[in-house]
Amino acid sequence: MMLNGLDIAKPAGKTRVVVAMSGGIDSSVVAALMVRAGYEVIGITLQLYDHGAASHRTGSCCAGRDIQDARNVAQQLGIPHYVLDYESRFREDVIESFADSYARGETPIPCVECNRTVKFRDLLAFSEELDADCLATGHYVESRALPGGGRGLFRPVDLDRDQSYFLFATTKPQLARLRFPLAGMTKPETRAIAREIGLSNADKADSQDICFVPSGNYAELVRKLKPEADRPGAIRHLDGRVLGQHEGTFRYTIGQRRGLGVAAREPLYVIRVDAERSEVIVGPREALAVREILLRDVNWLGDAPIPPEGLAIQARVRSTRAPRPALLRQDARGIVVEIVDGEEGVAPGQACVFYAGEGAGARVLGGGTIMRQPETLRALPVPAEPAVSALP
RNA sequence: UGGGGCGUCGCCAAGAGGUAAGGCAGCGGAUUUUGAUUCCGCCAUUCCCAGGUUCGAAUCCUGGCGCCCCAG
Repeated sequence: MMLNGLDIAKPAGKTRVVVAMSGGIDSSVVAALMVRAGYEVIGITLQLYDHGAASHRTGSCCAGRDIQDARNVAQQLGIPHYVLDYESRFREDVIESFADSYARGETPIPCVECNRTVKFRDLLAFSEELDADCLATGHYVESRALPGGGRGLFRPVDLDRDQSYFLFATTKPQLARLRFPLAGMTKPETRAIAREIGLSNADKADSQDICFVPSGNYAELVRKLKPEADRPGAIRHLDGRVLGQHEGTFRYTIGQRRGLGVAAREPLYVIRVDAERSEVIVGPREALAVREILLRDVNWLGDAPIPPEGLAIQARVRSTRAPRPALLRQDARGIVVEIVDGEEGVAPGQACVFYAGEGAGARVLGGGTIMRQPETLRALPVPAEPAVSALP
């Protein structure tokens, strides 16, 4: 039996594809492409939160306006479209864990959590209940069948749009049921298709910021959800001096420079966030350098296990920078990544994603969450006990 | 109430007769599909105050005020 364009052994017309439609251009084009290729397409939009008046804001996804956009596109394409109310599970799995993470002094990535729970666990399961053969999304990432069976995850053609960083936690079983039709497209091409088809949202702006914090003021949300984390404390220099006060450690992340309100001879950056002591530790940029990163919740997507001697990989600790040479290994502490030339602004709660090779088509080998372990994160020595006694 | 020093943007700090550098902080914007980073722009008609000398002073003079240090 020949495989169709989605690597499924059925004729296109007999293949049922659920498309996760956010209301944005990318997923709309995916739906359009699926229809054009002759698949039986069902559009589903998740209602994840409700901002009421705020939902008109361009650039946010999944709120009222976006749901309407998705509905319009589905209608235009002549496909059935359903809106699922996932507000409560989104609140539980994404928003609350987001606030918890900040309250612990970490810096979460809600998009990773959203993908791994609401989208690729819940929506995927629902798609299967609909007897869909796969769930297609508008992510810029590639999934390919592997020679040895199963599917692998790879960086897409458009490296500027590469979303693999946010998808490292996707499991192999999930990958088997997921499809990413935009893997080979650039954003301009996607937009061109949207215009060509005349999609109603073709000129919509790209989404950015945290979707459920339309104001951009995430700290206010954390403060509401975790009032106990809303306590002031010292802004302390690495050398022990108290330089100022902060209004809650959750307002800071490692590597942050602006917003400290502390004047010094040189710019100061947040080196560490200590939620227990309610302290923000700052220091010079050099102190931001990190070589070893300890991970938890690692999702491994490679074929063979990590060899005992370690594995040379490319690793990235943020979505907006190219992966860098690193060594991945497992030791008594767990999974450790050693960035050959070091990295800056490595914050617990953020992700470290592994790649084999460089550039478009590089395979995603998995990744993990950066652990809260200052000992291994610090590159420069710090006084064991800050010189508090010397202070008045 | 003897001697010495100092008082320039929120902080640090150039300037020393020719019409207020810079850094930090702050604000605004660009970039960014998480948080950050980075980048760009803005930010003292005025130099503790009051007089005076000069074509012209933050820079010189006088008198205040306020700090700091050393002595007492």
